[in-house]
Amino acid sequence: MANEQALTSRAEDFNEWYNSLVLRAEMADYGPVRGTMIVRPYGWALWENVQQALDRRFKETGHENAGFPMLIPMSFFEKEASHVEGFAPELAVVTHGGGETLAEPLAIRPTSETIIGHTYARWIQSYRDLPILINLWNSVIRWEMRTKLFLRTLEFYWQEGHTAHATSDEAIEETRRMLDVYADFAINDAAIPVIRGEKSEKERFAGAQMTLTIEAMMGDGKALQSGTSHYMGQNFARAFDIKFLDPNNEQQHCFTTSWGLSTRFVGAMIMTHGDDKGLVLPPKLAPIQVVIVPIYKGDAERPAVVEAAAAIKQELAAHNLRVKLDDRDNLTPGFKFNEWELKGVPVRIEIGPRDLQNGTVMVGRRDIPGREGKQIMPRAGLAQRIAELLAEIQANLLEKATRFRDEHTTDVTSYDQLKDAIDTGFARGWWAGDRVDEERIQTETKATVRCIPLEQPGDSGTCFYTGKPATKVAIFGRSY
RNA sequence: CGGGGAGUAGCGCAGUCUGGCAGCGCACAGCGUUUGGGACGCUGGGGUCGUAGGUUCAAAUCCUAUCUCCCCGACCA
Repeated sequence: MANEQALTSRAEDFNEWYNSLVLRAEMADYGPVRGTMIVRPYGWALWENVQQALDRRFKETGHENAGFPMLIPMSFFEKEASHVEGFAPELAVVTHGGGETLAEPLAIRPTSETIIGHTYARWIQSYRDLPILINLWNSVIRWEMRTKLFLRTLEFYWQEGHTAHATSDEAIEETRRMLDVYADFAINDAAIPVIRGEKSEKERFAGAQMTLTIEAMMGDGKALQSGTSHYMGQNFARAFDIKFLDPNNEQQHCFTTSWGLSTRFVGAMIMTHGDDKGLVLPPKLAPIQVVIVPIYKGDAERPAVVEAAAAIKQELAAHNLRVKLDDRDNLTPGFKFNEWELKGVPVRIEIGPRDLQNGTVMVGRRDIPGREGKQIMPRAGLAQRIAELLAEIQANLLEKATRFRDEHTTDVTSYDQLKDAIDTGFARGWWAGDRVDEERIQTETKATVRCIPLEQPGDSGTCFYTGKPATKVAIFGRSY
């Protein structure tokens, strides 16, 4: 095997591993403008499966999709003080249209809270109009300094949900519900064991009163915020005058929420499950779940083998499996094995003359790379067995990722312990610090409060940093 | 946006210091032999050397500007 064809190992250089993998697995490519990304068909197919899995859940929880303009009057951003402060530096602005200088510059949406606020104010009069539960599938632009394919690009694709409610309880409930939707999706479909938690004041969304997050650990021990759900209180309702008449005929401001999950999540899947041979995609979301590689010597053997392979493809497809038959004749089987492993296809079926005779196939599983993951299966009842194997792989990925995260999470009772812990993963400890303490820790260690987990021990302890009595445990880590 | 590195065929690179025919490996095309873990032989195609200026008889090579990528820092889904 030529070294040139092997990926840089994760241990050697995780960054280099990620960058070259994204390109070589044909997930994405660079656009001509700094920081922009072209999502290639294979990457987009994965994103489409993410979209479907989420969209189904959004509909089940009563939401509708809509489309809102990408261009937003600049003045909208000045209406909510902390929002403008948060987003002004990273706005892309259109100053010309139709060859003329525009009277008012137009921002390209970095997120749609403002235009949603403007619109909801017009749509809502009565408590009978509430709640409004809308989701947008779109892309947004944020002029980031430092970019990385999928994780942080100037333009990224996502969904943003925007809801308005009559009461704060209802809005908070919605914020939690959608966080749970994300967590359910991440854990059960993407096999990423996320921690549900609340962001500290410092990490909170610009304009939010509460930001909830699903936080995941990547294969290098760093944290990735993989989805967020914000409770805005009445901040945006006041800024945009979103009011309704309550049953007592009194004007009230709405309570709003927003929640989003982006193509960053594709990066999360790559960095959670990927290994030194390439991508390892969770079966439930993999664009191709099963690839069939026919094996034959010469033109004499080929027709029978390919015919059998095609029959297997039909059989699996009939069981709603996403199957690809790799019948390219100019490549050796070994090359194809490596290529489909690079691309993270969960299951590979090899079929050759020997199998034809024996009524069997050779089945390889991506979560156990190389020959160790291979087993012989009978042709009879193959679809059922493959479906079971996919489920087993799905479960195994979650189990492996969970074990990895837990093994790389350290309970700390002192600042020194935290400094050690964050070199390899998360530090978890009692926390009673404030924003200033957090900033100091960040400056000294590059670690931040990833979240205050929603699930807490319940008792109390002593803050590892300030020594004060603490009622909450926080997760610290370096992050993407 | 500051500091560092890089840009030469689709990919990986040599050539740049010391200016003088644009090369190598892989990939690609044709033919033949191959095919159960990255096949081999022969023949062949492919380049405004990131881009734009400048210096020079002559620029991949020297000078200036600019764009993109990577790493480190300040900002973030």
